[in-house]
Amino acid sequence: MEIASKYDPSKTEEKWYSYWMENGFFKSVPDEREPYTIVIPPPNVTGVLHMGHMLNNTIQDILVRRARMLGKNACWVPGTDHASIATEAKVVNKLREEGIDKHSLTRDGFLEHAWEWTDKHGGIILEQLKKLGASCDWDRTCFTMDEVRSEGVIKSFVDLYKKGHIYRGIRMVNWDPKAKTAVSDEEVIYKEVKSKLYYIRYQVDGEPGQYVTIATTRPETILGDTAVCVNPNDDRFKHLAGKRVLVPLINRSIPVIQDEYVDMEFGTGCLKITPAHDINDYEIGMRHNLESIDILNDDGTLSEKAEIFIGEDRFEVRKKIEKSLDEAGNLAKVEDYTNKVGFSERTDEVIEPKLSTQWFLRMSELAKPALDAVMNDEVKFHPAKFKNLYRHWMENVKDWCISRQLWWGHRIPVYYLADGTFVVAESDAEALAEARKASGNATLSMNDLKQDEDVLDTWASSWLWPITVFDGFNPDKNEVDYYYPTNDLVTGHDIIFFWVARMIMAGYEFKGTYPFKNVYFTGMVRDKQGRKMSKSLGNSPEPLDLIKNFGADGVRVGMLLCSPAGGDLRFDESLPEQGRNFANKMWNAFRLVKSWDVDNSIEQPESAALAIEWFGNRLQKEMAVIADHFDKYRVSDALMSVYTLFWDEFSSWFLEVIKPAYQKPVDGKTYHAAIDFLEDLMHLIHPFMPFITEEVWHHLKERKEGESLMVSPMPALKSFDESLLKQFELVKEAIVNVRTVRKERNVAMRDTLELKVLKGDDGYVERFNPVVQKLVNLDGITSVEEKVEGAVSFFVKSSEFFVPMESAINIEEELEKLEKELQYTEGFLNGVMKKLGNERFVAGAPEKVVAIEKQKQADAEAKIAALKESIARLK
RNA sequence: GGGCACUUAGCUCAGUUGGUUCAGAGCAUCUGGUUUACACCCAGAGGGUCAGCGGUUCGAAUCCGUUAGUGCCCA
Repeated sequence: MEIASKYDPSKTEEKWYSYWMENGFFKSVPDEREPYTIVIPPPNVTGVLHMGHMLNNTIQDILVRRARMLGKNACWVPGTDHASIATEAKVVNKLREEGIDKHSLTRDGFLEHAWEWTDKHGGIILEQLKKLGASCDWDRTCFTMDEVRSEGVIKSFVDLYKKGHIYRGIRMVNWDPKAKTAVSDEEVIYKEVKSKLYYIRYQVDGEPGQYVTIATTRPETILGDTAVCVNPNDDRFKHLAGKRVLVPLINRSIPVIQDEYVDMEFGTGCLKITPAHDINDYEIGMRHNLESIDILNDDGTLSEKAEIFIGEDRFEVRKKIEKSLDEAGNLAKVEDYTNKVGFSERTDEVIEPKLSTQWFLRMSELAKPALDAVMNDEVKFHPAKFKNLYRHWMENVKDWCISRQLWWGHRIPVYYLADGTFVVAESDAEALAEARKASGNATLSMNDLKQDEDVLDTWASSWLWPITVFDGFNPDKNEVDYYYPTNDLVTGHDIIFFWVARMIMAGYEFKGTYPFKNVYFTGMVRDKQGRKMSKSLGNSPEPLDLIKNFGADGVRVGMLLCSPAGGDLRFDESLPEQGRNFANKMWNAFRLVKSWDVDNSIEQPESAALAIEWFGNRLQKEMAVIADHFDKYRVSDALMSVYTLFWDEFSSWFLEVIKPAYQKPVDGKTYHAAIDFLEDLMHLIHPFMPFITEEVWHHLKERKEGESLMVSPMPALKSFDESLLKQFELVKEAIVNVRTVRKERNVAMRDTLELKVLKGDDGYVERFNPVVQKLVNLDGITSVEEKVEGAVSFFVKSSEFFVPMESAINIEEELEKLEKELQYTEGFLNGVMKKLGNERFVAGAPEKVVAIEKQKQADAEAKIAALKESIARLK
């Protein structure tokens, strides 16, 4: 068989993915097996794959593939999210480029364009996930705006409304004038910007020549002022109590009020109050019964209420009003100033605090069970440090503004009657019936009802995702009862509030239990310098290029190598490169074994039998370690385990022992053992590197059509002999020492050596002599009763090994080596004795720990004696 | 300003709940190496006051206090 010396992923990945698909291995239908379920964090339908997705989906695929191989009915549900604001913004831009203004279209007309866009761009990202090897049940692909998911959203809205959790209210919202919608607090990003602080003089009403000066960063908002406020404790302004002042330029008379909110130290100590455009002013306004004058239109231009500059953009007005104020003599001074300004996460537009009528979801009751669930680990967070953050947010949770002034999304199922009253219903027909009942007017028709124009926040569909992907709002509960609650959720910690917390709330509210048992938070993928990867910085590698260069397996390994749970990870191309190298290592180990001629008639060398015995145990031990890592969601540790198991233990130790001499055949027993071990290893590595393991697995033995590693069971955990493993470590130590002797003495590997051992209490395992002999090319190993002259020596524990040398031994060097070791061992013994001499240690420490110390003492004493003797002899 | 994390080798990080193998891994560096599986490799080596200080304990990277720096969240 011709097998290339370098593994080429491009030749296998496509092939196996198609094979898996054709055989339906990703599919899941409810059966009698235990389910294992993951729902994908749905990526934005029109988005493209980025490094965060790569990490996230690699981890999910590892968990799903492992569960599948452990015999569970594994179901990974893929899908996409309609992303209201982002998608609508993209469609609006596209239309604009075509010369079409969104507002010239009807709602239905616009939605047609939006669906067209979605159909065209939607799902690209899912196709990209296939390249990564994602084993999703693609037949289950969901979209947050498809029929089933939409139904769930509407039903949940009506349900929550009927339970009294949803209300309509006037609130100060974060207004995005570009998207013309309200965004949540979490979607506002505060950035430090250089701006100016304007000092503006207001004339005291009826007292020409008398002024008060306020400081503001937003001079255009003075047109909406309804008061000036001072601290009641501020002596400087006591004389203003009860007076009124005139808003510059428009000369509106407003009161001077007193409130302790005002910081006497800041600015002039005198604050303008604009309740419609500042959240703090709004609260003061509420306390003092002030009027709110909203001077802004939805698009950020000034409204008629502003009286001047009507229809001009807020930032234009800022420039113009500075000039006007100056000319009118109201501008005292302007200072440079740095402050934090909120920007929309979606459109990067400066957010305007704005009074607006919105739909809200009351959170306090929903939050209670969701908070408890996480605090008592009914839902487990990995890493647990996110519990604190979660608790803090949940204990201070604010009502959720669920309406968005957009068209792309789930239209709010609220229907208004002519008199302004409204009904809430799942469909037009039900709404009409409700309306007739409520109004007592049986002649009402749909024409008399007007459905709310707004849509729901995208998260109002995402939070139902673990339920709606299984059609959980419908009477047929077959699917949802089987798969829900799901097992694991893998997501970025940046959406712990947007999504994770809300899914948990929805789970308890609509299903009476948690939506997932475990949440694995991934970190953010950053570049080498620790910067967030972003399009504008151009510091993100193209994921598909990485796959092309290093193979999907290599990239998967690379993602995991730098990704402890929850910690940010610094990505660098050396990581997938390391993954690729590992794939190549596997390939060559397999190639080596496969290249041997097998001769069933020759006897198995003892060294090989011993190596097989050892590695069998070694494998079992590591399998237990790996299982433990997975139990604790230490996925990158699990990878490191298989990595060293394969590379160091299997390739560097096991294969080197059993390797037949050049151009000699291998015996059948050893060959089959090696093949079986390789097969076990392929199972263990498969979840991490599905493609190469499948390829190798098919080469190992004759496989039938339709067989696959991905659906064959993981090897079962068996007990192992720990003492044997310890013994082998001592054997390795002896081997390493002989290798060092060879190197230091420049003895080539082809020249055989002799090894003599003066056996101590520990350190020499005679049984494994054939292994030592094989690996360091010895004539033989013999036990001796006394020290050997003319030899280089070393210790393993208290056993002393001698390598006789034909050339003269450098006494000075040997002495130096021995003295050094003696010094170290004496220091070591000293420490041990200190402990043992301490009565409180002997009395207080567990018996086991004391016994260990005593053993250390005995070992060290024996070794010191031997060392001293050797030194004396050399001298 | 309030809260929460974090600080371990040149770099990225483990360190599983105070006790053999506790000071580790991978990468990087350095020294050797054409022993036919792999140079995408092999055999070795160096490198750390576990941020500083103080405490608890027989025993601390691990627990407590404090200082400094970094990051995140909230205002």
